[in-house]
Amino acid sequence: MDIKQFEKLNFEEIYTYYKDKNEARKSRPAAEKKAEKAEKDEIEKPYQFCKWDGRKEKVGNFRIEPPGLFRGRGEHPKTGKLKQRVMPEQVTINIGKDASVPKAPEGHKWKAVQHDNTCTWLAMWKENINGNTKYVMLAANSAIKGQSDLKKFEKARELKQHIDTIRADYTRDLKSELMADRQRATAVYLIDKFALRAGNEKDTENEAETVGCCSLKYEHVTLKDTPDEPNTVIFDFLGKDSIRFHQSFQVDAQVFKNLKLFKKAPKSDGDDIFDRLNTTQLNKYLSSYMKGLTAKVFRTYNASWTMQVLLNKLKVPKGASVIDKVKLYNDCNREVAILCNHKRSVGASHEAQMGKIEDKIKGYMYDIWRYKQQMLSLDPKLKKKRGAAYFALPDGLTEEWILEQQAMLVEKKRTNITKKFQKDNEKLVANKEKPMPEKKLKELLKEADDLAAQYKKENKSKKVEPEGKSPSVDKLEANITKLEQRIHAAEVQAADRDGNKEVALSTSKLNYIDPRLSVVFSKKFDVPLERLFSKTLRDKFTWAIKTVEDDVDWQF
DNA sequence: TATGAAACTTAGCACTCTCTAA
DNA sequence: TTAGAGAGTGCTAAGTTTCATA
Repeated sequence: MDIKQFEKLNFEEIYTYYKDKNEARKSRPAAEKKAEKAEKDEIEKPYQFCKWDGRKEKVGNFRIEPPGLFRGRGEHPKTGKLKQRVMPEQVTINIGKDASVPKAPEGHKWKAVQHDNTCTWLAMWKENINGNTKYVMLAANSAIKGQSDLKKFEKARELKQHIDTIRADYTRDLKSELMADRQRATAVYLIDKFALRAGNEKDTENEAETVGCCSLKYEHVTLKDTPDEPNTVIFDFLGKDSIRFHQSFQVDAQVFKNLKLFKKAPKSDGDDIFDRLNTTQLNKYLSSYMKGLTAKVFRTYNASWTMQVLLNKLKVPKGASVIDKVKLYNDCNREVAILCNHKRSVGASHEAQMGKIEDKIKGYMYDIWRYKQQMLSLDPKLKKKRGAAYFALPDGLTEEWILEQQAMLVEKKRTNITKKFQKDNEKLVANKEKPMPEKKLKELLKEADDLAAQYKKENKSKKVEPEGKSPSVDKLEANITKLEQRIHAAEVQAADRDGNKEVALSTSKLNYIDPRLSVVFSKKFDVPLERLFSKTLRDKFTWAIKTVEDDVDWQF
């Protein structure tokens, strides 16, 4: 049957079927899940490692990609196509000459077996969606990946020796008579200043329409020149993974002029800004300064350099806690992530979570206020000693809010008691004992009623009676200090979370910031490295950790 | 000079694990 | 003790760069 209107299809049944199945799987007893995992691990064990130059090395993606529907990112023309199962007959094995070749599954054979030691992959196949080659390679903690990581950062550091010349040259060439040179100079400026990617040509028929520097189109760049915002360029385009790059920058006057020139009629929507430039030409030019210098190196260089500068000018107060120091480090990390435009989607629950923190803070403030009222009950003279302001209702807490809060607390107590009662009863029944009568529940709920009565009394008399066994002003003050610390922590958390909601720190940490900078920070400020790097990252960056052991003052 | 394949790095998201506050 | 959030990891798509070939 031909499907004419996709939106009229009802997938509800399929959806619930799999959702239920998934939930059933999740809610199995822990022991069962554990046993299943152990079994799976046992099966996979032989495939997780290989021998490389005599060393045992971890293999990264040893599982072949399963069949499924291709999603793709953004508006990909091939979304929804069937990604087929890969058969052994499509897989090429790359292995040492003298090594024993792993057996293909029963009744199958490999496409080919080769012994090429000039590349690093162990197995290879071609996927059917885009015809791209997929590889099985070593894990990030392997020696070979570590070496190439080190090489990458050393290459970026090498750029320090040339950057002044390069900048002077492109500043000069911004005015070049030759259009090609002028475009190239402008492009290098953008790559250097705003960390744009190179921007290779793409096949618009078969790929999502995304761009980088060299492939920027007319409509991606808007020029604005007002007294308030002179020489302003607004970039708005989809970059890698169809992530939007939407930023406004004030640029060099000549760059502004050039972009205006490159956008001049008859160019219009869909036309290349840099019609006389492609990534090959650009990289060829860059490599004349330094062997292996390409557009990509600028991103690494600028990210690591920025991090170094930020960390160097960091003011870490004496006696700062580890949490505070990690926050400062993350703030630097965040600036680099913003430079590289590393984003993540804001989770659906973000707003709600922010509200929750706010409520939590208010709750703490209310508790503090109550403790203070109790102090007053114990020692009325305090009001004069500390001033009325100390005991006043804090900003943001209204009488209404308090009533709501009290009602909520009473209700919470009520549900908790009821829940516990039901649970206890279930246990009794399970043990073949007699359950408690409903009357008992009513008795238990009296606690909640008492609380409600207490609030009512307090609200009327505007006085809070001291709680607990032997209350004292000292004890109450200690409680207040604890709560104040909690408020501080929650406020830091809230600010952190909101500033972080659409910035992904992980990509820059994993790929762009020289890990030696983080190790130096950890040593210099006495922050345990595991607070900055997870186990996987520490394994990936062993080479960096070793370097810094010998040179505590290492600089990028 | 253009084109395509090969080889590798970079990227965000979904899922799982782990820790923490209530 | 447990829910729920955050951290961490696995997955694989999507880039860049290099190299071979026409």
